[in-house]
Amino acid sequence: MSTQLTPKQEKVLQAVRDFQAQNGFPPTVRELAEMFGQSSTAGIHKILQILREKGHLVKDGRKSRSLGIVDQGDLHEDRVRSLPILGQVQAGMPQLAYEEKEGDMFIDSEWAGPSESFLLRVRGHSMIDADIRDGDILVVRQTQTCRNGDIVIALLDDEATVKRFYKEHDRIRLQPENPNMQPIYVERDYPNFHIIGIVSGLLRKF
Amino acid sequence: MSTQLTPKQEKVLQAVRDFQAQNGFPPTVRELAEMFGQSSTAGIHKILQILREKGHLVKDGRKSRSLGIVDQGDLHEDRVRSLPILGQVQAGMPQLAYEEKEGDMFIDSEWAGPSESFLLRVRGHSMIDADIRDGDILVVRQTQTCRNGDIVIALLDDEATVKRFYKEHDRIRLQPENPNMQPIYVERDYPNFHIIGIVSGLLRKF
DNA sequence: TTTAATAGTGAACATTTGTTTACTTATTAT
DNA sequence: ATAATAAGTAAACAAATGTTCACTATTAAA
Repeated sequence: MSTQLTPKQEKVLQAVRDFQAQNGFPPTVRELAEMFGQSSTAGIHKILQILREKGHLVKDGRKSRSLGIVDQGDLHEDRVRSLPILGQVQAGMPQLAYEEKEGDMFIDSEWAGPSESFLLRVRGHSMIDADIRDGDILVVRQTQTCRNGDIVIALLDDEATVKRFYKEHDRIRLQPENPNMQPIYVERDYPNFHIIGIVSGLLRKF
Repeated sequence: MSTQLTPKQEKVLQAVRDFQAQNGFPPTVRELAEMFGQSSTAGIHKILQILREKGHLVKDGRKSRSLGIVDQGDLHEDRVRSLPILGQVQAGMPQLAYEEKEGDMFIDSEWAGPSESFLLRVRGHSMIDADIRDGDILVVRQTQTCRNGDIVIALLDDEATVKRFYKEHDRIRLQPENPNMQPIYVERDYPNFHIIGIVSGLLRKF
């Protein structure tokens, strides 16, 4: 018996975790078998035994529903973050102007990223070719460093826009992804220009 | 039946809470009876029934150890839900087949909706005109009732697809939002056809 | 007093759940 | 090829657990 988990064992362990998180009590052998579409309980039973031997689960004798999960440090708090939803980006960034806050929303940390982030509701159709629509919510990671092709939130003369970023020899090109709109050019040392952050995600509600 | 709890009921409820906190899973009727030094389970059973009627506990049918504690609205738990991400929809729904699970993700309850939901990774470009791209993740609310124009997950002969739903006189039209693709027509009483759910949201990671 | 609500006992009975045995199938390493 | 491991099926059995019935005791309210 290796000390590693096979893919299947991993899935079963995860299923136990999920069930516990979802229901507040652990699953039975049969429930697990059903989740995996298996008609017999013996297979799952064997896998649970292995998971116990490997120390990932504990169990209280023959009692039903007494599977305990061993490791798993709290998880919840660390996997979720609350971000503000802004109706528009304002001058005065990067300190967020909470004036325009529409509300808050919980996001999986996987999506919020390590640095400061916020959510921004899109106005207008300038990014229609990038499949970003009016009303969509963007996940914006606040940063000054961006690479060619990134979709950025830029602040130009206190006007905020969503554009694709391209650095050219002596200027920056802000490219809308809409055939009907023209790119904006910003000279190298134009004073009133800032990159607020880059778009790392998109949320849309139907 | 008053809405208040008697001292005894209070004690039993507290015992359930303690047991859950201590063991990670809920107590059985007999265990509770033992805790209170009672030789019969019927008394505790009756009290548990009352606690359920008064809304302090919930329980899943006849299942053992399925007592859930209601109040204690930690806020966090209520505003966030964990949904599985599926790589594809399989035959055998609506019981989700865990085989195809890619992982989990926390979603704001605002987006997950009240009924059963899951996340589905999009394969292919059939909905490109609806600005849904290959690789996007859809929030799917499991339901059989959908209206014309809804974007649905449909299961046709064990093949799952994302299409726009239109009910016509004697058939259903599943319309891809891609000019290069043809609609699919399903006759009224075609046997191997199911609506899995409707798409209520979209998540995209850049 | 009578009645209703609460709490309890003992003894069944019904279901759920855990466990085991025997056999099959794939895959992988020797 | 052979053996070992992981995973699965089907069927049975044992134990744990939930539920119900009939009856008793206490207390508070009508």
